[in-house]
Amino acid sequence: MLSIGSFSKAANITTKTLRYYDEIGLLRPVYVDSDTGYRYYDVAQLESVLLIGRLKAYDFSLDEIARVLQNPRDSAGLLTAIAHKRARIESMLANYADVLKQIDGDIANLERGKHIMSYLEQIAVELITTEPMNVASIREKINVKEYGKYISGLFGKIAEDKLTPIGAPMSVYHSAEYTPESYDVEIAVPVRETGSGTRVFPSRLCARATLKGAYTELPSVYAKIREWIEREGYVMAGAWFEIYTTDPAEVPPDENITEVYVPVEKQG
Amino acid sequence: MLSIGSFSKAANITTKTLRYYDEIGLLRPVYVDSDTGYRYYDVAQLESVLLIGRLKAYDFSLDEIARVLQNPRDSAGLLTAIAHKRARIESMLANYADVLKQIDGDIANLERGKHIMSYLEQIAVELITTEPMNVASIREKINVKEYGKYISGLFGKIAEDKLTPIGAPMSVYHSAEYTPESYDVEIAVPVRETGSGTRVFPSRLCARATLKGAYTELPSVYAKIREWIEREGYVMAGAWFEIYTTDPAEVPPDENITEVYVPVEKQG
DNA sequence: CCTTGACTTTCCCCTTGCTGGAACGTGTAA
DNA sequence: TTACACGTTCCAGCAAGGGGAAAGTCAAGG
Repeated sequence: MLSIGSFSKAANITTKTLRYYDEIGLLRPVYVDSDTGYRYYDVAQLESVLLIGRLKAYDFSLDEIARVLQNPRDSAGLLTAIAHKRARIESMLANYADVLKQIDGDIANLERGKHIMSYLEQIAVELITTEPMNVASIREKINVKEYGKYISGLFGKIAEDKLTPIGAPMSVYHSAEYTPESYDVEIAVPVRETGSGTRVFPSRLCARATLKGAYTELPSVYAKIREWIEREGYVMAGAWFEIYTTDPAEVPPDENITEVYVPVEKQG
Repeated sequence: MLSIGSFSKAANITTKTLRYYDEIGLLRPVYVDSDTGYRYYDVAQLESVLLIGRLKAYDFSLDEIARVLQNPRDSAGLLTAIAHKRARIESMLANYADVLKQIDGDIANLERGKHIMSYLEQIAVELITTEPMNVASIREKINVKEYGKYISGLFGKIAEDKLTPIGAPMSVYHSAEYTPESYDVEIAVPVRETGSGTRVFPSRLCARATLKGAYTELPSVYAKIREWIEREGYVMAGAWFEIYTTDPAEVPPDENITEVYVPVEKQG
């Protein structure tokens, strides 16, 4: 049996951490002297420490690890848990890869002597009146992550109803607020035919800005539009929408073009 | 001017967060009513919110972001800070890529019905007596991250002294504890010639285990050896060392071979 | 003008995975 | 016996906010 100090050296963990693990029930010493409170560990517990470290590297919380340690026979549960973490790590990887690209863009700008937010000046806002459009659309509360699913669903419906798409897809945001898990979104595609499942998207006075770049820059576009609306003395009036002029699956992110429309009216 | 609620909607940030940012001085409202304490923001502050979000995505702490916002003219400082974060994100990417590989190994094992720690059973520990070796070596307190630098330094010295390497490089850990920032390590290569800058590495009784796999598994090897030492009634006696039989630059991580030696003697 | 309901304020506690320190008790070697 | 290294508990705090209570404020409808 090892004192907490020797065990901590063998395991490369601080005694603080070991006491904490004891406290939360993650790793209990094999024996605790009831007089002195001294904790004693067994070398065999090093294997638990190894497992803890491994799962920590897999982004498990200590709580999740405790559940794994308490059911050592539940390989199936562990397998699904690990597969789940794997997916998370993969999406983190993808995300960080995007961030790297964005950073490189910023570094290039800074080296050219531009301000880091200088790209905001490229975003021009203009007042326009949209033409009425005939669209096929579905409207649902969706999770923003499943966006692709819904858009392909819409194209399926268009094919089924023998409609002819004549423009880029768009989405209309009916939620007044930003709630990515449950957005009230209408996904629409302009079509030639009128009839069931189609509707006319009316003419509107809008502030419009065009984004050339990745969707991560969309918040900047909305910020610019809001600034413009305030400065020009308008107020927002209705559901805003985005038109996806280019297909993000075919065009590199930094050449992707998105048009953002926010319906407005004169204040007062 | 916008109330905290409308600003929070425009910026897609909770009011909680905005109050917190105010408290820590990261983003102060343009005006605070001195009677009621109500906070009022300007649409132009949306740009600060955008910058904050951007730098947060780059893994800046709020403290670091505050410094950036307070020196808006210091593009050079921002550039170095961003370049620094870039490097960190890159190493995180590399790290997560390794973790993914390790996860895949574990998933394969679990699917074959093996326990997740079953690889531990593959690590065999044996008692051997090492041969004396003549080595060229340097000993320094090094940061474990700069390991490569020191090993190439040693090879430079070997070439300079016209010595003939006759074995795989090794490192001897003179620190009794694990302190990765400042390890007392001796890096050594067996050489044919004796003389200045070389020393004889004496014969020793050791517990040895061989690792086939990435260095991330080394803790497991040490755990196994410690268990063995305890079980067989030995105690550790001196600086342990590792021999890098294969070159990690030339061999894929999971075929990399490392031998771990821990000097021991009979207890008592 | 009044009321109602939405909005805002401050305040305090909670989260995760620990780290640091204080004050005090134990173990062991000289 | 006496150092002194090691151990104990408890309390505070980090980041970056979230949850909720109690109380004050604002704007719109009647």
